[in-house]
Amino acid sequence: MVSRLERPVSPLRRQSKRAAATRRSLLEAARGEFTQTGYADTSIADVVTRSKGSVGSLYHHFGGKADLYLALFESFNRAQMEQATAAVTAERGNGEQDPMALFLAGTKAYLQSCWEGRDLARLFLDGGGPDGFEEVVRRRTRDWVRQNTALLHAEEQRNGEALVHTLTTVAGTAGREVAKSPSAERARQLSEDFLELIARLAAPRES
Amino acid sequence: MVSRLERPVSPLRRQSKRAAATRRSLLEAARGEFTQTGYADTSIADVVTRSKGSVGSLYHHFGGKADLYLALFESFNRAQMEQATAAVTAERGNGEQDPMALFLAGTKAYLQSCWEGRDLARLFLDGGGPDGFEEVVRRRTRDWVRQNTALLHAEEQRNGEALVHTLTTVAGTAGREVAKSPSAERARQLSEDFLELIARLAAPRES
DNA sequence: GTCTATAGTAAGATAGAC
DNA sequence: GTCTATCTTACTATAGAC
Repeated sequence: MVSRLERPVSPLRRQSKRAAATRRSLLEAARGEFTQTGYADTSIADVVTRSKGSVGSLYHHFGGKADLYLALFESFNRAQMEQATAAVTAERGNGEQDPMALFLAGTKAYLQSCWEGRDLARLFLDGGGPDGFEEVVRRRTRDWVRQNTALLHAEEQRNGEALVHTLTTVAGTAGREVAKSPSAERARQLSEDFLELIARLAAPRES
Repeated sequence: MVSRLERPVSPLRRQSKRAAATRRSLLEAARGEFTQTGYADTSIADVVTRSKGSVGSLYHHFGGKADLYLALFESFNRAQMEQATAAVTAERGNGEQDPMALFLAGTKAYLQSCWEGRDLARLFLDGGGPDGFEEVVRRRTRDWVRQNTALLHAEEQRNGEALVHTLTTVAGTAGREVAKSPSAERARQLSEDFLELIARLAAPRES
């Protein structure tokens, strides 16, 4: 993959802009088709038609159907993680020090981003992407959970492994259900419920 | 017309037995191929070859590849549910009355069956079956969880919906991790850890 | 970089003899 | 009920002009 940063700006400016527009157009079309029809039932032709581009163009910019899907995920995922991280940072800036409160703030932001990006969140969390994609999502989410559970010293607990797996899967489920919600109000309600359950999980009995 | 009474039992009997054997052989071969190679990467030809049967035979007994997979799931799932239900019943027969204890007994049995049927459990819980199969598994598990949460009066709680979804997904994850365990000892340990987490979830704070 | 046309491939499903 | 041979279909991916 070519790094966009290394490329000098002026000479190729025009072409580069054109290419970038094509890329964006393809990604948008893919997003539309995938979220609407599902990955399996979307053909390359469908995407190309919607984007008003061409097959060759698609293969010029992406490795193929799966790669296109992955590109969509990468961008979505990055945005989500950034939102969550920002939320934690902000909370800390507010003087919050309780690790659990910080963790929950991050998770809440994550759920919010799931609601805002409903279509993609449903696509990625409902299963049915290319080959081993589910596993990719799980790994990503788990890495993020790990990062956050460090706050809670969860890994040091006797059952740390089970806890991390559990938090990961619950976050995923919560995201999915929130994304499926019929209304913003319902989404908010569900978020709250899930967050409460997560709090129960993450807090060992206070003795 | 030939009276059926005159017909000795044997002719039909034989054929019927033969057919049943074919069926079984196909299912066994499918189990082997699917668990070893995965659903997507297994072709009908692979299954037929392993079973020493024929394509036509397969289509005579099953609707196709997806149907074969589903048949495998049905049988596995039924066995699992029966084991879990039996465990609850047994526990109750022992005089146990605490709903939570009963619920946990059922879940423990479920996890045990995941360990015993490792290969299939991994197949079904890891994703990657036909079309909307993931959803089928989720629904099944959720129905079972619902049945059990009735014991806990979970549905009547304010956040019942979220709780049921959470228990469902955690049960699934626990099953998957147990099935993936490298040793029986590790499986036992994980089961315990997950059961403890589930207990935390299902028990609202005692105030 | 973009496009059209087409090659390539693979696999699921069916027909019809035995 | 079981088998072989074949069909069909649908898609991804490439070649090569512009």
